[in-house]
Amino acid sequence: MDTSALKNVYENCACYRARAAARRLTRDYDDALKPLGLKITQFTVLAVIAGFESTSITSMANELAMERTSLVRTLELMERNGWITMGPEGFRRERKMSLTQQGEELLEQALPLWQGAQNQFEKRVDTNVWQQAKHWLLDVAFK
Amino acid sequence: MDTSALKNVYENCACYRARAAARRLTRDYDDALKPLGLKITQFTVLAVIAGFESTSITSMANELAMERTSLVRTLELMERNGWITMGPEGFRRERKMSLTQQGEELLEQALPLWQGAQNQFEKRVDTNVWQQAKHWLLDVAFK
DNA sequence: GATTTACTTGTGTATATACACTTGCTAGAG
DNA sequence: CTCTAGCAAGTGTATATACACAAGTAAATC
Repeated sequence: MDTSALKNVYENCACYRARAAARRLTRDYDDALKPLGLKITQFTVLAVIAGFESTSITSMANELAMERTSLVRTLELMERNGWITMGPEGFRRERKMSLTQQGEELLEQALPLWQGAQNQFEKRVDTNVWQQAKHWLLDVAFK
Repeated sequence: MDTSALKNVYENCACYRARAAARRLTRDYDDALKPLGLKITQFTVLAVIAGFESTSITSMANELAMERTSLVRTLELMERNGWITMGPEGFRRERKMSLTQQGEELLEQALPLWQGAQNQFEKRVDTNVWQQAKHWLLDVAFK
């Protein structure tokens, strides 16, 4: 087996590196939100529903760079928890999502916890590099 | 609800951005490896077992910035598929992993497919920024 | 008006991730 | 020798992700 090729994988694989970083950050942010029984994935969806007019699951999935069916499972879970309501099927089966009262309160409580995790992160990395990396990650996800 | 705070989440959350990028890359790399019935996660583990002397699951998990128990599940799967063997418990229950003949052949076949996905990726992003981001992602994952 | 096309959502299945908890092994303290 | 501390691995459970497939709805085309 060509060990230099293996080293190349370990040192350069963009997917592995991005996954490793995402795993680490997910643990950190999940930990910060734990007092609320909320995970960062769910928090993100909550924030997007609150901040953007959702027209359909598909458009929200595109907004979040998520696979549509993955988002469906998360929405199911959030509806079960009483945080969101999913409207009836409309034009071409489209469904609109909105927060419940409970969901709004949860989001209010979660925002400072998220900010805490974000501050921790920003303290940990170089500011200039992060500003660059931020745009780069967006390109990688969407372009 | 304060919409500027929500916009802040959407535009700046490091965790969300890293996850979105990782999801996208995972889809790309998984797609490239699909002819072999291999996923990028498994490929990475395969390459690490082949390229580094593994002393234990725990040390390999650290090497990969994975949660130990997550790695356990992947190793189980790979053993079931006949790609690796897990040695008996040794010093303090440590187990050493190694590739089977089938695992080595699979890895050989997978390397060019991985390289294809990696080339596609490198064509898609700015080279200089990627060189910087590469180190940054490593820091984020391990530091 | 039937067919096609394009868009939307839902389901079955499999893998990935990780916390909480349990169990096993080794060495050192008493 | 017993107890304890520390390291290693395994299990139960829940969520996250995504492909393959099925099925509903609306508009365009024939």
